[in-house]
Amino acid sequence: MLRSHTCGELRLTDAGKSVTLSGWVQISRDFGGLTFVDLRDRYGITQLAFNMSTNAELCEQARKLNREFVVQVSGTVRERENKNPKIPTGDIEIIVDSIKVLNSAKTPPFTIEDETDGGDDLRMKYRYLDIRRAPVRESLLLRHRLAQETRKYLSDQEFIEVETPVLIKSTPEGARDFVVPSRMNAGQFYALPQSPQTFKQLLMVAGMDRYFQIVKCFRDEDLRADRQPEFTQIDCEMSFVERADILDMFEGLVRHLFKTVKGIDIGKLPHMSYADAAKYYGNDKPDTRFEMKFVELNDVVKNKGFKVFDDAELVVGICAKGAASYTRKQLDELTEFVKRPQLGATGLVYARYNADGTIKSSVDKFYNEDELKKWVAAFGAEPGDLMLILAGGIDKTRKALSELRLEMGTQLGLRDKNKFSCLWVIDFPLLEYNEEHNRWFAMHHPFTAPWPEDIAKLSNPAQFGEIRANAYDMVINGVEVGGGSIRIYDKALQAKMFETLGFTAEEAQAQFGFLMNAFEFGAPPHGGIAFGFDRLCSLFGGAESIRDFIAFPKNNSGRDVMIDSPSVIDDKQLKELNIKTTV
RNA sequence: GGAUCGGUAGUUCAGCUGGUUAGAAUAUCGCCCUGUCACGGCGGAGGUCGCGGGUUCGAGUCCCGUCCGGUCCGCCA
Repeated sequence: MLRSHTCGELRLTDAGKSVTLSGWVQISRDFGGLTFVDLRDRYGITQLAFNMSTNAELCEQARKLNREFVVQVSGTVRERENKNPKIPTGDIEIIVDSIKVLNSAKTPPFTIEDETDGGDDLRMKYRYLDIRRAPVRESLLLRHRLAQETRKYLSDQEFIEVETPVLIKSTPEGARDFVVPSRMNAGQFYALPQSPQTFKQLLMVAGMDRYFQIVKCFRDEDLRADRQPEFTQIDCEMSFVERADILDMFEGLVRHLFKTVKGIDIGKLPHMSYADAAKYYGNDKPDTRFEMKFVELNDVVKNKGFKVFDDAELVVGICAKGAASYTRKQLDELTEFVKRPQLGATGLVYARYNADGTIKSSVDKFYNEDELKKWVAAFGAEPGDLMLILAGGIDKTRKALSELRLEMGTQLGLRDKNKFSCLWVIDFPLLEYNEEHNRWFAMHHPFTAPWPEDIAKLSNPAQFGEIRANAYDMVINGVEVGGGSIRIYDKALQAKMFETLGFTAEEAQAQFGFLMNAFEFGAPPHGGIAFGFDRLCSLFGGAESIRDFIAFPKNNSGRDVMIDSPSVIDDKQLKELNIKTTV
């Protein structure tokens, strides 16, 4: 070993020891006759001291060390004259006897410090330098701990980690597939899995009973701060279970993770139906760290001569506690916020319930004090509160108000990243209609079981929208961290499902015959869940973006700016693969 | 596919309704400094204002196009 200790472990009790350390030069502080060098590795920072009057030659050597040089030093641990309480090794320093430069370094393009001066683009290009920074290193360490605790919990619960193939088959449902050409099978392509869904079901048919995998999944869709083209799931499946068993098992997992990694007890998770989530939060992944629930006002506000409300399918609002002091300017900004093209609201009606008990609304022309009192009653508002109301079509209005609610939550400081509010959202619709494609799509995926009492509705297209799925999402702080369902395990029902989704029997057989055939050989009742592991990590780490929890992430355009991929390939390679490009 | 914000020194940014030699901080280099840990002091170097076109006596600034990046909508079973 080129070291006897790491740069993070020496303490006052080690004083007097002869040690050898290796690491990177963080910074040096040169006083002419006295020079300090901070030596850094993964474990911490240790100060090296050089004194011109003790060893002039060595001190001159130390003065030539630049940032990020890799050096090995030997010396003696000594109690510091001036201690630094900010770092764990701050009580000691190393009186160096010898320095060996293991490698020199160019000046890095950004500072290797907690608060770097580098922009995202540059940090990604030099990701290996970025990872030297403590915040990124800590994020990757957090990910490691979560992965280890996940394996520990699931393994203790008799789950077996099984690897499934990465080169699989493209299917028409769901996200766009990444495809891989097959050289040995000219003109044919593998697809990378969007998830190991069918394989884990086949493992249940195979009698594995409890399966999990921390596994890469791939979706060729446009990206966001919390979406990467390749991402990691904690993928799980279990046999001989009902929904309650799955919810228990996996809120147990998340409880274990919070307990062991963050020392937090999240308690028992409440359940909320999809219908309630839509009605009270306008969102299938409600942020329940704060209330501010939707209040529907159709009965209260209609037929008073205000055309906007009278013509609206839905009039719905929220009550922002203590926000009556919002200025006209702030209210105008909120109006602009909901009128953004992405939200598309036509306007925002507000009513201030002032501290003195008076009510001032933006529609006083249509609603007198008595009418506004009814609003106050509907909202349960108290003096000092601000009522914000949107009107229009149901879906669009709920969506816009949901965004407004989150914005108000942020502005009022109700979205503390150190507070965690977890819940299950259950009873999703099985199917949703797609106007563009003119057909029904599975909201979760085509293998999701409907509620038994809703199965009959599969025979009547007029009732397709009413069918409830035996599906569930785990939501934490407004983030969908996981989702799953009880699966169909009957061939006839699965065939019926494909038929409902517009597949001919032949198409269904060609695409998913392997699964339906398997169901003929004794498939057990089963169900499962998959957690978005990257999102879980970012949530635990209190970050918005998942990128710092991935060692080598891709940018918004799906590019890796460090290795510069994707890239064009050689004509010879293309020819071998029987591929011609058109660009 | 669409909306929106940005691109100026190695880096992060400022640069007003167009007007003399494009600034700051930090990093970097040199000199000084024996207890710093955001060390300090003095001095220096560092710019094709993303790219192309246009308007103008004059463009970092205005217009058009384009490329790159961020955020969002669509999309993501």
